[in-house]
Amino acid sequence: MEKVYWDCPDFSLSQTLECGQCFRYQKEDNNCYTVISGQRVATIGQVGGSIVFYGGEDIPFWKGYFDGDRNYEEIKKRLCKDDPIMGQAISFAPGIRILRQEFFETLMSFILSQNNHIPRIKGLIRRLSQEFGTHIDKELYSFPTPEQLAGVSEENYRGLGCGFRGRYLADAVEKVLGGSFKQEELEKLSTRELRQRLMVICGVGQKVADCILLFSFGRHEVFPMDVWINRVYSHAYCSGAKLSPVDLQKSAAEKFGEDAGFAQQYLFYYGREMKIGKG
DNA sequence: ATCCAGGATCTCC
DNA sequence: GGAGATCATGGA
Repeated sequence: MEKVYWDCPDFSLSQTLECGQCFRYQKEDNNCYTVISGQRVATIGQVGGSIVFYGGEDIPFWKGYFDGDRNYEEIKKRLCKDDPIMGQAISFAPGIRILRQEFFETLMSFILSQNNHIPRIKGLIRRLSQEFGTHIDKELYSFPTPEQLAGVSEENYRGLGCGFRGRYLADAVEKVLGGSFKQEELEKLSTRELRQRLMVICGVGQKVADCILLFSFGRHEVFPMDVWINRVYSHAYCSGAKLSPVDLQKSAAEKFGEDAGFAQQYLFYYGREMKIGKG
């Protein structure tokens, strides 16, 4: 099999994978990652600015997954204008791109994310996939489809370590199988309508819904608010004063507009890695 | 060991 | 309708 090179500007593979938006990647030797999305696996590396696919991958799919057609230089330019803090966050990780992830997997993953650590979330998703997904290659399994999870009980999920989230996962599967969460239909909804639809699922509050909106549906005006963004935002833009969730949303929407989702991810990764506003 | 995690929900007033 | 407790689990 033959290597394929891809020169994609403003793209760091490691920053994009490790900034907290996805969970199905594994760092291999020599700066290479194994990434899974849906039924696909890719072995991907990066040499300088050049992305390397090591053979057999569905390249068009992965270019879409990595949001390859978008001009991030313009986004970053808009965000940095008159905003030195954002400038710092972006220069910390200028190669973040917002992924386009599959809906159901994103839904389940971010239900699992609540009150949980990223390493542990990754472990739970791996176990769920091994238990109920389809074998792809070696130790690699696809994330199970809703059909593969039909009939899996709350207790089954608890047995895999999902804890209180088991009830939420079971409810999500039931509702998706119920038919009111078909991706083609969901795409047509406004961001507000789609958020409300998602929040019908038990265990999906605004933050989880917003992560799905941003990381799966490409609603880049959405600004998911978690503990880190709260810390970073208040530290960076409010001289430490805590805003209420509603006020923070309003403030961020006003400040970042249509680019709020990108801004959020730059700030989130920078703030978390630098432990801004903590301790 | 003990803390805490990319929160949501339930229960009080 | 806002504040506070509760929820399971294991990585750090």
